[in-house]
Amino acid sequence: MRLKELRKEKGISQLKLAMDLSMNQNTISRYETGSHQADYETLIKIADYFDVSIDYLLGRTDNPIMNK
Amino acid sequence: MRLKELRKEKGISQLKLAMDLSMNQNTISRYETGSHQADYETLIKIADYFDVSIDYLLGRTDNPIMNK
DNA sequence: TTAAAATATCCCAATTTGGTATATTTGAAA
DNA sequence: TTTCAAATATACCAAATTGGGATATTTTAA
Repeated sequence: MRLKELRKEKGISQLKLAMDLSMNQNTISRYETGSHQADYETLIKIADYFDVSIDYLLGRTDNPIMNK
Repeated sequence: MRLKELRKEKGISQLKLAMDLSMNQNTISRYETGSHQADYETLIKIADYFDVSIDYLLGRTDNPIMNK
């Protein structure tokens, strides 16, 4: 997850992000450290929040040709 | 997950897909019915297999403007 | 119809998750 | 450079989720 990177770009704390997404700060931390994985719903919430694709969020950038 | 749809388009069974991805047929079934969620690694394996974005796979198509 | 193929579900142990609380780290002001 | 508050990470743990084997159910083609 490129979460930490995105969050830093936006210049916000884990706590602010957590509040904006109605989650806990430690949950954000866990996603950033990679110890836990967000479920799909949360994944989409995060992607929406940062206006990025889930592929980008998950670090799947090396895919030049994609059907859909 | 648009898994069932993609699989049907390709005209293969759950069992074949499962074998190709080194998984169990019932696991595929569960993803298709939505009772279980694939972890990120599996998600990427599936997207790679069908050559689609994860956003598409997860049904996130209504996103006209995306940064990344 | 019936038999095989395909798909879904039951049971259940193991893994994963997220909350609370707390520890650790970071950074900025004094 | 210390100090203190903000920021981040983690330990503990109960609850939820996961996936495997086995089996039930549904679909399909002959």
